[in-house]
Amino acid sequence: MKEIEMFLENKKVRPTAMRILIYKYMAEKEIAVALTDIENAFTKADRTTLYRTLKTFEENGIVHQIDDGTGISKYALCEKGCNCEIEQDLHLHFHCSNCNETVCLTEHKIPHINLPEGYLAADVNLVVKGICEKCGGQ
Amino acid sequence: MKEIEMFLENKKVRPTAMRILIYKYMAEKEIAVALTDIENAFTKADRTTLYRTLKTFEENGIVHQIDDGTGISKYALCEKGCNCEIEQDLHLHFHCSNCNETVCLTEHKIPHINLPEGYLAADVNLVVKGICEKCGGQ
DNA sequence: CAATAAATGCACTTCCATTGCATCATATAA
DNA sequence: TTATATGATGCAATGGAAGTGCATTTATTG
Repeated sequence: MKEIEMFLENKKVRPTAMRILIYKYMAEKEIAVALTDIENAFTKADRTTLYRTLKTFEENGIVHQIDDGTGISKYALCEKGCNCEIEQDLHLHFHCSNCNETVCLTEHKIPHINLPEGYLAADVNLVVKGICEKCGGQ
Repeated sequence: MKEIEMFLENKKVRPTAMRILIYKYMAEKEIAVALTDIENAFTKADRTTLYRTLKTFEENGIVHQIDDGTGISKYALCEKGCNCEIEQDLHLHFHCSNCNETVCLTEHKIPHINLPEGYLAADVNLVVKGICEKCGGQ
């Protein structure tokens, strides 16, 4: 608990009770979460607070937003080898069409992409859709 | 005109006036279009018709839907080397953050992605964000 | 403790995707 | 050719998610 508090302070984010809880929640989950997920987990809190907490986390490099193709923004902690500020270090995401869960494959970096002459890359998003390990045996 | 008609028939889509016009519109555009774009181009037609036309086209392999990360679905014709049914032939998309246009880079295939044990890929989506050729000189 | 700034909650808006149902057009069978 | 069925189109409405403005509460600092 104290660690989270210190971690948030390091990231220049005031460690309010709500923020600590949300961080804890996301740390316990192995998968990327949507705003709605957090909303369901913290029914007492207001949607806007949760929304703005995620935005604050994102701005301060605590979480990264994931567009997994479902149309719903997901968020995941920037830990375990995720250096999302550095372009070359972008990892890929996997979305399971069975359980509908999205995971960060942090060890799997996006290969270098060649672009046509004149195109300048700033960001790359790679999402693989399929069946995840958990659902594989079905 | 007749060609489009025959093309649609080949794809098992009834070549109505509206559909021919929409196909023509998309063929003339070099970029991926959103439903709203088509709506603005055909103000006489109803949004729903346009929406369902795109869905019909998609189901019959005439267009493919693109998720370029803007949160708005784009569509582009499946021509010029786009075999979107075949997994290995997926091309990548480029979204320009300046002009906000999305293009298919059909010659640029997505490299093979290694996944962890137990994961099964069915589909891959790769979007590069940055500055396009047209906007590069600014 | 007072003053200031930040965080939270509430209400509301907007935008896009999607669906149900009625109506219209077209193709096919009688 | 007409009746019938099937598909296409139009209208209205819904739902979900993102985002914003403002009031209120909470925390920080002097």
